[in-house]
Amino acid sequence: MEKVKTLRGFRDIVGEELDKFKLIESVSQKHVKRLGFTEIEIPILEKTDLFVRSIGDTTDIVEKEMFTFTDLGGDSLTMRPEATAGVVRAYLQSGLYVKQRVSKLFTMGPMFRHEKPQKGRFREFHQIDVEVFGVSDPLIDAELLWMIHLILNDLGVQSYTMEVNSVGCPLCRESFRRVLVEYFEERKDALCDDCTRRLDRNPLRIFDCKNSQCIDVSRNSPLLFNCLCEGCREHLDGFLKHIDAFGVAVVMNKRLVRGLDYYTKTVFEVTSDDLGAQKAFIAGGRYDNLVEEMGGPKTPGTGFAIGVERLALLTQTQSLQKSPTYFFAYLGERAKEYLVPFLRSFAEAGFSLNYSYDGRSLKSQMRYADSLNSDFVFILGDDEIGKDIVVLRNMKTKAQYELMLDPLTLPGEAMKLSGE
RNA sequence: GUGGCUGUAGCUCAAUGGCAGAGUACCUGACUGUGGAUCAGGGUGUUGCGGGUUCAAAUCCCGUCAGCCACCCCA
Repeated sequence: MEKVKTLRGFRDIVGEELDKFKLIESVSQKHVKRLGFTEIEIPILEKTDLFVRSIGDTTDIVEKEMFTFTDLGGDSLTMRPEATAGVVRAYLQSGLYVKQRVSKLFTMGPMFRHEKPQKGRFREFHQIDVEVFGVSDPLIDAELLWMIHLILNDLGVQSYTMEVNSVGCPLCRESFRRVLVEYFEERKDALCDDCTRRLDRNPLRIFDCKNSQCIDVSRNSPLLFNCLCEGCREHLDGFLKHIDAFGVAVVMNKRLVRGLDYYTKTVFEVTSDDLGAQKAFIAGGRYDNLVEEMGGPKTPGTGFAIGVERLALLTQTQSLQKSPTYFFAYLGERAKEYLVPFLRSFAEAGFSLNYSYDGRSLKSQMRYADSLNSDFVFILGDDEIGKDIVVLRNMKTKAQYELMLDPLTLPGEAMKLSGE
């Protein structure tokens, strides 16, 4: 019989790796909540139309990477490929835009994209998503970067670069697009096949190409940075000024663009060279027209997403200070009778007590206790029972103590000894 | 989606057509009831899966699944 395995790009997350995920989530949660964000959970499954409208129908995500299927009622449904669309939907549906002038929301959970898996890239992956509605001041954009800085610091992540840019508003972007297309049309022969295609669909993305010839061509191309309208220009200046005040180091990358259609003005990307090809592990930006496009009132928005799997690759597991752990080694049936009383008493005291189920030789039980990194081992056999005592061994110092064989008082007695 | 590499013991890997092996981990003993060290012993396996070629396949061929690397794209 063939074993059932996880789907391609899907996996189980277990043990230490899961601990790391939880650490990343709790550290992020701590900082985000401190800065006044409210946690929200939104459905994993939504109507396909939600993502098509928000992400853009010509983006790769929508065109070929969504897990989309028809449900029993005939509706087209999609497993969320990102969180922003759903958060905007929830914001509008719950009427938050009426109740509060500014909404700061965050959510964490799995996202799904039908891509070819690689390191740091899965079909089911996790994001921590942060969104702000109702603030047009670039101060909030800077604040978001500062928050990222705090989270990464707290996690001990050192080697990363924050790149920032502005992609302008639809107005300056459209006029720039014409200038750019004109420039590349004249040099079309030097571009790779992908870029020739991009020229029609999304010329800004030519900046992303890794082909050396294309890099040469785009090196001298006009930049949106120089074509920003007055409003976008002001916003960018303000953003950079506030970044400076927060003391966060960023790099201006005038060629930084984003793959989702909804971004306006501020965009940013946090990258690390330790990640290989998938080097961006946090990215985001402003989307001042999305809420309106989704049928709500004109409301500015800005936010970012953390790729948890990628951040986990950069996070060292920190050795947390643990309370001592105990192990109960028993020899023979009479000693085993004490196992359950020990367990109950130690659980009551909030202590960790491990034991072996098969009660083999003392040597193998000791070995097992050692492999579990137990700090103390109780040893109980007929000899001790006869004397109404139990032996407690300190595994680090090898000191042994004889304690009264009374499960109720033992946690307290053991704690006194472990304090020494 | 495109191109390339890989898949053998829990883990890291060897075996290029001829008895599936090593290191490590694990178990047992030396040590009657005391962990990490040492010594001795133990292989725990559907060679990813399915077919084909062959007297004989981990090895060659086809297919398939999965992983890795790069591209595309993205967190």
